Amino acid sequence: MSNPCSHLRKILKTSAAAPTSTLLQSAKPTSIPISVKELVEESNLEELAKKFKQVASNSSKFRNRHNIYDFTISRLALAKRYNLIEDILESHKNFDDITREGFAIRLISLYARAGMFDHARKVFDEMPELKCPRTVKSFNAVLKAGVEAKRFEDVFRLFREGPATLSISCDVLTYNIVIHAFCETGSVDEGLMMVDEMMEKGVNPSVVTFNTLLDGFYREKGFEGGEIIWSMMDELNVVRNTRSYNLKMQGMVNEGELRNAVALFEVLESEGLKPDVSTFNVLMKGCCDQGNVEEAKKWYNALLESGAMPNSITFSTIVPKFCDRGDFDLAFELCKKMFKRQFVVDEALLQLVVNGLVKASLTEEAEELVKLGKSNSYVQYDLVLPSDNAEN
DNA sequence: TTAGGGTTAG
Repeated sequence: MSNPCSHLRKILKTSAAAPTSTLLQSAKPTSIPISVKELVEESNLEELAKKFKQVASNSSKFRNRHNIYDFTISRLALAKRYNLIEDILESHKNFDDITREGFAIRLISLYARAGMFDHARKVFDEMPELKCPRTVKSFNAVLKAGVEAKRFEDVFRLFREGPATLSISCDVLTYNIVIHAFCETGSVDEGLMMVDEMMEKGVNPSVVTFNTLLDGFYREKGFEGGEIIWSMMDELNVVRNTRSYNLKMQGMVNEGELRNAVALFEVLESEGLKPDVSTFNVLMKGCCDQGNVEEAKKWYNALLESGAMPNSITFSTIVPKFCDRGDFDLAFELCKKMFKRQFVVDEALLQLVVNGLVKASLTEEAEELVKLGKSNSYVQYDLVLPSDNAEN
């Protein structure tokens, strides 16, 4: 899942560095200018929505800034304040921007991010009356919204009925989204059948098509099942990317074949592909599953050396092992990286690190984590510093 | 990356 708050630092940095980014220049002499920083730091969500609408209505430049929209809508969705999301996004139908399909797609995607499929669908349905051209792009956006909301029946119905009714031709993205929906529902064979259908219609499957199927087949049909898709990629001359390799390595690790996964890692590199954070996550998970934490640490170091940034999967894989072994300094460094990137992680795991740091007499580090947890503007972690009494 | 805006992960 994409992390909506990874943009936060950038948002704040930008607004701090550029005071001229004040977005609401006093339209009325009494109104107070509002900056992006102010929106990010507003803790009252009602106030946030009110200010957000105000800025949006006064600045078309603001309306084109994705990161603050992603951040705010995710934040309101996390707090389940769907009425405020509706309030903000519905107001956007009044701007001239709505005649651009890209803008409507943006609204659909934001509703999707909040899990509000019916609202996303309504934007799509209203596009003609909003004088907004509707093409396969917005059709794909609404299908994707359905997948995100797990409204699979709606997705399949829309896919079957939409193109004829709306005079839309499906493209490779449409098929990829629908194949993803089949895989999500466990119907991987039906997903594979879509490849025939798309080719009959003259749409070439892409590496994304096959990666989606690789994931579904390795998961639903075991390693041998996934291999059917892997071979098809050769037959159809689809060039594999790092993600294809990661999925196969995951398939191997799932079968307990870590050695094969390591061998495939070497093939990946020999093919000139660059391993990414997921590549290392798979290998670390394989090592941890086998109880070989030393080896997992080697892959963790390889990840850092590669220049890739650890993510929340890295964190949940390796931090429990660091804690088991008393490697609290390593755990501490990884926690800090999570805060820096604004990844949402398991609070209990963070607390485990805090406790461990205190026991290892790394009190300053423990205090730093507690402080970081409380000052986080997106998710606050209620971390507790174990008291000295508890130690004695 | 200060505009664009639609696809695949544990």
